Amino acid sequence: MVSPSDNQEQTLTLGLGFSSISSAKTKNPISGPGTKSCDHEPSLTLSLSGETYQTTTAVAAIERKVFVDQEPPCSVSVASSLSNVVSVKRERESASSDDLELERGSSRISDEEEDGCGPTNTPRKKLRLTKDQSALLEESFKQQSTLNPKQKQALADRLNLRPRQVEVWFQNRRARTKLKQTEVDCEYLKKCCETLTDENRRLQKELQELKTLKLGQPFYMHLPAATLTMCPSCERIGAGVPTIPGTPTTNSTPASKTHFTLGP
DNA sequence: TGCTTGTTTGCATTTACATCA
DNA sequence: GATGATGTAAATGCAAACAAG
Repeated sequence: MVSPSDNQEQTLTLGLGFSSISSAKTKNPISGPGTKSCDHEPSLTLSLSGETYQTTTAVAAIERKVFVDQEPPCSVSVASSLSNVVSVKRERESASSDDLELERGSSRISDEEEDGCGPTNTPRKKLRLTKDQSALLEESFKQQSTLNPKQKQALADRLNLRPRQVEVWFQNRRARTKLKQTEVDCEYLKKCCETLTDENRRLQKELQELKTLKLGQPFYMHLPAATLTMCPSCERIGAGVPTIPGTPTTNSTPASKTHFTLGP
């Protein structure tokens, strides 16, 4: 297995940190092993993708294809090169249950491969789902954003599609949902940012005004006389207090030198 | 019991095609 | 009709979870 640090991929992830995002990601108890339980935080990902190649993955992909192709004339060479793998797979196939059949149906294979020969002969043609198909898929997605193999197969039968197509549609649909949610969250954060910026600006302005005011007048000058108490130690409010409010003197530092307390 | 290996599945990213202005 | 933008089906690679040896 090649770790991400081994290849040239460099990924910069800006996480939004919204735990509520991707709420559609629910662990399906029926789907069994392979279902991830981790919650993917929403993130804006900027990635600089280098070339990555993973031998084990490639072999695994071939294995999957061989596993799925039942008697494919065009996969014989691959199968012969992986005879050990195939024999194991065949063993499992021979003892296959309904579930295994469904799993095979939901395995990752391209349309071309599923139809028989590999992608070398026919370039992939993009299928356009009909309105009815899309509607039914949407309806299913509303009920459940993930499908177990049986549900997938059932839906595929209803739609006259391959299970793989249903699987891909659900994957893309989940991606679209997440993208939309991210956009919504982004807008929300923008608004929050604007609000906080305005608030910050307002407070800065207020602070500046207060500072100006403080320089012009001692603080206690703005307070009612009843709220002031003479400091018992110095017995005065402060030294160098200007007689005329609003006319500061250089040596007037009432706030720092004056000992007074605010009354009740 | 911990480790290794293989399998399955979801997600992120990319590609390729269809449609529309 | 050519073209760029957009939407989306499909491909690819990776990681996580799990089971079995």
